[in-house]
Amino acid sequence: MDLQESAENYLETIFILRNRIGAVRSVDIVNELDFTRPSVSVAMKKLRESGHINVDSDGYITLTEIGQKVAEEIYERHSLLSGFLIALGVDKTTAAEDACRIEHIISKQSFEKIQDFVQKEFEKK
Amino acid sequence: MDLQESAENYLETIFILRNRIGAVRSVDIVNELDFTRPSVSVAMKKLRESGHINVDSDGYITLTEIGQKVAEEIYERHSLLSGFLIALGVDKTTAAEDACRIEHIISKQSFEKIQDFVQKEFEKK
DNA sequence: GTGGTAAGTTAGTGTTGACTAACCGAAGAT
DNA sequence: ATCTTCGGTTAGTCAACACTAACTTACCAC
Repeated sequence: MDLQESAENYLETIFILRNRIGAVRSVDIVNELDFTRPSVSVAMKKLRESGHINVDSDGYITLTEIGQKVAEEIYERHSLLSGFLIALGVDKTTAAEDACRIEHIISKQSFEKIQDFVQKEFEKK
Repeated sequence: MDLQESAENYLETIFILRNRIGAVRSVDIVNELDFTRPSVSVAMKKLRESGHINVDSDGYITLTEIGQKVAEEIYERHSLLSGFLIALGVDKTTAAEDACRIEHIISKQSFEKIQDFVQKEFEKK
């Protein structure tokens, strides 16, 4: 069973926030994604129950091993896709937005082919 | 108000089917998309009410001017995106599937930049 | 005309994933 | 000590979009 698109997105956001600000609470995700506290709260409950995150008694969120793996995978896709779009001349904001949507729906195969392509382009230069 | 992703998809399918088989009925869309008759029926009702299609007394579906415009736009995106992916080495089926998802969510800007890129690549050869 | 099949419709259901309203506990400020 | 604010939770709602069940109509065969 594949992970839901929204779940992937939450995990990625937790990953990004941890790298940016260190410790991550629900409210940080609320601010980052512009969702409401209840929405994030419910989502965190599901991620807890599915074993993707741990939440300590102070509300601090950490990724489990599985959660970390998913988050990194999505983040890698995000970086590659937005980098690719930026290289084509798309502005940073739009590239990030588009990458954020595409990263969840693109097939492994297409992702890898884009990866190959980007690598080749870099080597060329 | 932007058109729903599913609506875009239905319009594109009608466009494709008309080019392939001439006249299009609900059941043709059912077969093409592997949805159920009720699902398509309800979707067609909405597209009728929103002025994107006309349905004659025999159940034959045609695109209105607006519907045609949307359908062509999406189809153009689809062609470009799947062509691009295929050029990168993605197999036809996967490329079509991915294009079908990406075409609805990508920004105008990114689409245009990919278009520029593809054009440049063609010129090169 | 009775029966079968094809095509469309209506009504109701389930899932995903957001929302608001309202409540609770902890921590600071006065 | 009370009051506010912050962060989190629960419960209920809503929209999109598919589904099944069941009805209708028309047409074809015999």
